[in-house]
Amino acid sequence: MAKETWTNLPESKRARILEVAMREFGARGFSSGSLNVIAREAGIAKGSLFQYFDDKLDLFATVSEVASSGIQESVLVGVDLERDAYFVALAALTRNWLQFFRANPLQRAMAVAAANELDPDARAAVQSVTNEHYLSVLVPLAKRAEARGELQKGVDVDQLVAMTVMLLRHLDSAPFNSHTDPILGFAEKPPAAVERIALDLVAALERAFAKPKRR
Amino acid sequence: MAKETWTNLPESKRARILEVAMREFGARGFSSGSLNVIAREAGIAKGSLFQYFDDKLDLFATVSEVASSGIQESVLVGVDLERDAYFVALAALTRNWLQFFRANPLQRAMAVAAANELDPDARAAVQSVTNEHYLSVLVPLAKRAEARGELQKGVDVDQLVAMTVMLLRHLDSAPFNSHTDPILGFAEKPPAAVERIALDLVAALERAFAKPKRR
Amino acid sequence: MAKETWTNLPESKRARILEVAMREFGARGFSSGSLNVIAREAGIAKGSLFQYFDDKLDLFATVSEVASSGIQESVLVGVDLERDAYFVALAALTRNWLQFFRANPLQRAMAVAAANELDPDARAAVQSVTNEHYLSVLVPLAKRAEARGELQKGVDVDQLVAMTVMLLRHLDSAPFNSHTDPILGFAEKPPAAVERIALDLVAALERAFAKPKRR
Amino acid sequence: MAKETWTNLPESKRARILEVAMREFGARGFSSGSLNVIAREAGIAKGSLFQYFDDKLDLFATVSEVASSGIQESVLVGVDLERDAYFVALAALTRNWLQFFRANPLQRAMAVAAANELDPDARAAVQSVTNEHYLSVLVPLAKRAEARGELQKGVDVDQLVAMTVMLLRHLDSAPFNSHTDPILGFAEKPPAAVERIALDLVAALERAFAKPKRR
DNA sequence: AATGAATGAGAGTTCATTCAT
DNA sequence: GATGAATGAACTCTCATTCAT
Repeated sequence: MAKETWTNLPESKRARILEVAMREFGARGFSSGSLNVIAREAGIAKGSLFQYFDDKLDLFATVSEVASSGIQESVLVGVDLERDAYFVALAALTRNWLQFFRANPLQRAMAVAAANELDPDARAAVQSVTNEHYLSVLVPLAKRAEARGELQKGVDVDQLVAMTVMLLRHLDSAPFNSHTDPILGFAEKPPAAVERIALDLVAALERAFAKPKRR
Repeated sequence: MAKETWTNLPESKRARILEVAMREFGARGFSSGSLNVIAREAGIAKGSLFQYFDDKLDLFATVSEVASSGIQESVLVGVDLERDAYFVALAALTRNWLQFFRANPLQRAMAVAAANELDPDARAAVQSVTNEHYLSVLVPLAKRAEARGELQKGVDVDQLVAMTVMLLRHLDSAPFNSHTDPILGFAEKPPAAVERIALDLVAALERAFAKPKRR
Repeated sequence: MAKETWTNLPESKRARILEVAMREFGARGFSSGSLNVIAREAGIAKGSLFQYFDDKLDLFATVSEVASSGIQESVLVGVDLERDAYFVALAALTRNWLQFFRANPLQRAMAVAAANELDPDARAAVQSVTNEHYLSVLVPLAKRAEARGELQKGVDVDQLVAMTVMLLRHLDSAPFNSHTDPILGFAEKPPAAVERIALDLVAALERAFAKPKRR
Repeated sequence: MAKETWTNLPESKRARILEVAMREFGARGFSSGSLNVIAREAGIAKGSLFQYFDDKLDLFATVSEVASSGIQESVLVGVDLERDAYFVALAALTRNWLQFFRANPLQRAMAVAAANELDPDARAAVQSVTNEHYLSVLVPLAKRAEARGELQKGVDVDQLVAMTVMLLRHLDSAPFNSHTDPILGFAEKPPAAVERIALDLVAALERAFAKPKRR
């Protein structure tokens, strides 16, 4: 819902503001994030933010959307949603996912902050975006897997998706916040090790839900 | 690190302050939670809070610890940590867990808020507490399960614990915040249905990690 | 003192701006009235206002003048300033006055707001206009009445005019703001009742100042 | 609705704040009056105002009430409400009224500002106070006059009160704002002349409403 | 002539914390 | 030990006005 003035802004300025805002909101969340700080660090007047956005929430929503916008396509690189088996695709998604967030720490922090925000208005503005991204890929993928008979009899496809989301969410923050995961110690491990273990966890899901492969 | 004046306080006053603080921090988090509000609703002078606690953070840490202190014993009711098989114990834990949070919404909200707080100081003060509670039970349980040969060969016991924690964390918030779990819809389901599905998820973990039972 | 660019503007645009500005200033007064709002609701650029007017005050003065410009001729309909006796004319004026403001709420609100504005600059810009309108009619009318011997001996013709103005001013706002007149309750009465009472008040002035009629 | 902290304040401080606030609100009205200015000129911290009052409106209402509180008794000095005839009492009231406002310019400005404020919230907080002061004296006075047969047959006692109020309101501002009354020129006349004319106007009301005295 | 982005001062309000009583 | 008044920085947001295009 950003104003027209926002879209009219030169690309470079927009990028600068977005980066600063993403850093601020990513570090301190919506409620505690400061427009003063954002304006100062972006080198613009305090009032200018209100030329571009209706209010703080509007800025937050915009930033949040931008932050999550690139994720989906990056994550789907090398994945054939039509043909790949669920857990093959999921392994690829997981690798991409980890790599994307490693390469884009600002987006990552912002996504996590948005997901954890307590303010109801902020969350309302953001949750749909976030959830859609997760689900628009996983749900069809899982349905197709079920239709193709990849899953064990009697398992609930929703439960598979739910646990997959749980896992991916964990991979958002665990490698970057040591407190989130004190067991596997993702935050202290090199990327390669994290990836290996993440794929182990995918494999665990596979054992839980996929039909055992013939041999 | 609450001051001595705090421990000297009459039990009833302490309880009142704790309840109010839990409600405030649970609803708005550490950064946005207001000491003004807490003092007002607890019926004490604003300055008194600083007689009992060094600062806001100190109060938050204290509240957080209290909030999580009762959980452990409640959750272990009917569980024989020495004898029960891991997934038998986990099923019981899960039931208790759901029931405890249903019965103690204040503790639940506080635990979730503490876990999601972005402020680094606040988190540092709180994470150890929270994580210890999870792990002090699950880790020994899992180790014993491994020692008794309950687990599949080659699986990592840490990964089992990690996924268990993930699941339990999800059960903290999913039944109370509809946005957390848009797939299974815990927030809209009656407790019995939630419990049934939660146990399904435990069963999924079991298929992933436990040695298949003979038949 | 509107700029030339203002007078060059197409009639329709001018009318639109004036209407919007009248509504805004009428509702919130000069100081609190917002140019932002006016520009937005008139569908013109904020900067354009400053092409037409020197500053906020200039716009306010212009609007105020326009708002009061139509009043005089409307109010004089059916009145023969040369021939009618003062109180006959005043009764007609009063009826017209009430009717005009009923039919032109924007002008009415603007006139009241202008009359009550506290900002000294705003008032300086506006008072002459407003007062002229009242006086240019009443003063000659009263003088002629005196000359024709309609008034009681010893009464001051200025005092008659002053009280007449007081009365007409009251009729500006009393029928529209319930707080202005808590006694007669004009705001809650139908127009016909208001008019009847207003004419009673004119009659009271007549008893106070006019020579008693023979019978 | 001022907070308890306000009433606990030392008299001198309260007086200082009230005076400053009265001057500010009297000069610029509620909406345009600035809490910054008030705090600065009263020599207190901005935040302190909010220790004493809920919000700006609360301060305004308090100031407004204080400003009008002394008026009534001052105005009634030397008036015997039970015994004096209406217009005898009114003449005395009028003299007192003029004198009070001459001696208390702050109260006067505040009363006028409160009466003319456009902001509906501000007005709601203030109007009852203001109107009560006018009416609690005049209405019983007029009723008694009617009961005693002082008034002409057929005149409406409410109309008498309404015109009296109109007159007194005029005397609030006319002697102090030259624009309010361009005819009689109160603002430029010495107090004695103003009083004389004001009493003439009271006499006009008397001719309009009172039963002619025998001779 | 028209635009609308940019500005920075200032608005009301909340806050955690201090400290004299 | 308890109080609560005092503080001043920080908050989000609005404003009239400027000026390059």
